[in-house]
Amino acid sequence: MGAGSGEPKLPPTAYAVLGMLSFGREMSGYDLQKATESSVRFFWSPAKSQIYAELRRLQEAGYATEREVAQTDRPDKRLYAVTPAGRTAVERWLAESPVELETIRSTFLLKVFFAHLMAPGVVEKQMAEYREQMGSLLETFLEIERHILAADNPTPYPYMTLKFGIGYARSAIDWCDRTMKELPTGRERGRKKGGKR
Amino acid sequence: MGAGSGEPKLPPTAYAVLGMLSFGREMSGYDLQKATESSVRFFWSPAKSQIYAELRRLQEAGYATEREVAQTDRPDKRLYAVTPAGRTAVERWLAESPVELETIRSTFLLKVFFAHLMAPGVVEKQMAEYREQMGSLLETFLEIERHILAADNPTPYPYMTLKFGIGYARSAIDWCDRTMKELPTGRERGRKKGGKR
DNA sequence: GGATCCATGTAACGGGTTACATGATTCG
DNA sequence: CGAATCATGTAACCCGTTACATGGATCC
Repeated sequence: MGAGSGEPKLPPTAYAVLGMLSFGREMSGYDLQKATESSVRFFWSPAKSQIYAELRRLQEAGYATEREVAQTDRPDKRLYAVTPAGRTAVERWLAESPVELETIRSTFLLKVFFAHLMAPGVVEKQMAEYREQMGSLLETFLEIERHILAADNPTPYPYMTLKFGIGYARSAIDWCDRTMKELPTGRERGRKKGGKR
Repeated sequence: MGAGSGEPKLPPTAYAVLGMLSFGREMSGYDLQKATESSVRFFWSPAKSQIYAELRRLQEAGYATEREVAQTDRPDKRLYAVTPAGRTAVERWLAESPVELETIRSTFLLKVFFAHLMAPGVVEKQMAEYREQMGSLLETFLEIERHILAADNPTPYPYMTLKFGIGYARSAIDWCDRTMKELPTGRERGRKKGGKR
């Protein structure tokens, strides 16, 4: 039954899945994929294949039950639910895993860092694109916020993470706007500083 | 000589290393480790073993030259330098790789999302810890900024990424402060809303 | 009736992590 | 004179990604 070797050490994604199951609904891999995409995706975003892998492991560890459901007009599916042991495991992880600042992993910032190797105008263009993407991310967040505020059950903790996202997007957009002003435009490139024609 | 099969597709870390070499200095794996730790670490942070692996690959691809240097009082080392082909490769990557918003990958936010499963007081404690860590990160950033502003050669693009980091840290700290006010403290837990003692 | 989307998964690869290994130098 | 740190790297593992596979329902 998978027990017997102490608590297995699991990757964060396993706890993300377990946490999702801990809201009480029985869910399939597909459900979990959708659920993460529409909620924690901004700060945690496993591939679906990873979700399936974690589900299998959680079941083997005794942290989740698996139940096969036959369907006629669709592929059969497996529904998972958290067990008491699984519940304990998430709680332990939540309580005991250390708080630490992880790296942002932004290839965009990496590119800005090396932007002296770019042809004139390219950083500007890419930053504009980045700004736009951040803009629609912010829109999405604000839309979700409206739904949350309109709903009866506020789910405060998820809402907190949303507000983090809103703050993040706003600060990134501010940064873009301020930075783009500083960037030398094509015309001014190569002029000596202070030489106002 | 590693050429001949078109441009190989390389992971971002390869370009991070190549970009570092493109500042012109000959560097060892150790040097690169130190250099990334003290600059791009906030948004890109390869393990040193990964750096060594990428260096080998860059050399095989003809993007970097390798030169073994014997040392008496220390282990021998290999110094790498970017080749013209390597220079072209970074430039292509910088120009052509798409701009996209990657996920933040924050286990801390993941934990906040599931905080309803935590015992009373635990989120508060962890958020305080997070805030503190963000605080010292901001300190570090501001310290670096002072150095940059005092220096003669401003390296504008790296400075821009630093300012992104400063904005990020500030917004995260703001979020902590605002959120911690909203969090029910131990005493108030379980009270009906609106009951002002 | 062809294309796209919904819904379910599996398989293989590799980037990146953790752990290991070594020896000089400096510090208490 | 033992411990910690500097400085160099190697080896193995596994998480997570990309690509593949299947078939009904729905849209144009």
